[in-house]
Amino acid sequence: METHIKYKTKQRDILIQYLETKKGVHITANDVCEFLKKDGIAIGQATVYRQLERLVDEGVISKYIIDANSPACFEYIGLESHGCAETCFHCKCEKCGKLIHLHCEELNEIGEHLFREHKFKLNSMRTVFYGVCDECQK
Amino acid sequence: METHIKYKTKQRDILIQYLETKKGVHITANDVCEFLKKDGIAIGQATVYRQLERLVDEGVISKYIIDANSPACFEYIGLESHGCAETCFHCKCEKCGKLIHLHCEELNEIGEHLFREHKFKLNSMRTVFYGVCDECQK
DNA sequence: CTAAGTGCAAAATGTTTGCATACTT
DNA sequence: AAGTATGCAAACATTTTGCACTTAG
Repeated sequence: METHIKYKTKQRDILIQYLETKKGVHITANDVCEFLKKDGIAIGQATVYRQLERLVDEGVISKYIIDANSPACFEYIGLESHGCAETCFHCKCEKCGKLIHLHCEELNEIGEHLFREHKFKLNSMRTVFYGVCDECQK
Repeated sequence: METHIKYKTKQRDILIQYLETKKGVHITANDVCEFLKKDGIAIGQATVYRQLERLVDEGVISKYIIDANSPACFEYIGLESHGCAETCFHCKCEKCGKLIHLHCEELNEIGEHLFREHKFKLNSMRTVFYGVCDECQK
C-alpha cells in the first residue's frame, strides 16, 4: 500500500538471495540479521524488517504469526505458487514449541470442506494447528 | 502449564463475570482493564494477564492471535456451554474480524487424521482457522 | 536531481517478571 | 500457618519510527 516505485538495492538483493536458500524453512527477522552479521554483511535491522514486510506484500515470502510472544516467521515462497504456497500446513507444539511443516493431501480437504459447507475461504498460510507433538506426548 | 489455580479470588470472579457478558465478542487484555477501570474496580494488568493465561489453559476462554502487532484477543467459551468444549472449532475472518463457531463432524476428522497420520495431538480449543468469511468475499 | 532506501538509536507496543503485601484455604 | 494471588513498576522482546545520510533511477 505504499509507493509503486521501488529501487533495487544491494541490501534487498542480498536478503532475497538468502531467503531463497531457506526454502521450506521458517526464519525470523532476527535469524536474517544474525546470519548476515556472521557473513560480515550486516544489514540494519530496520532495513531487514522493512524489506521483509515489503516482500510479504509482494507475495515473495509469507509471514506466520505463531504465538503472541514469539517473533514472526517468514518463509520463501517465490513468485510461482507451487509447493508450500498451496499445500503447507503448520502444527505448533504447545509444549516444546516446535513448528511442524505438513504437506498433506488430506489436510487440503479442510479448505475445500470449509468453503463448500461453511462458505469460509481458508487461509492456510496463516492457520496454525496447536497441539502436542509426537515426542512431547511421551 | 505450571501451577493450577487453587484459590478463588475476587479479581478472578470479576474477570470471569465480565468475560461471560462478552460471549461471541473478542476482547483484548486492555479492553478488560479499561472496562474495569471505568467501573472503578481496577484490577492490575498483571493480574488480568495472568488470569487470562490460566483461563485459556483451563479452556474457559480462547485466545486468538490476529496479527503480530495487535494485542491478543480473548473470547469466552465456557466449560459447560453446549458441548462446545469438545467439538467447537473457530474461524476468524481476516477482514471483518468476525469469529465463527463451527460444530462439525467432518472437522472433527482433522484431529483424528492429525493424530493417526502425523502423530500430532490437536488442541481444537486453541486452534483457529483464519480466512475470509462469506460476507467479506463479496 | 529527486525520490526511495539505509542505518542508527530511540520510541512504541504488548506482555512478563520480581518482590513485598494481601488474601484463601 | 502455608501457600497463592495481587499489584506495582521495572524489565523484556519484537517491531516501528524519526531523521540525517546515501544511493538508485
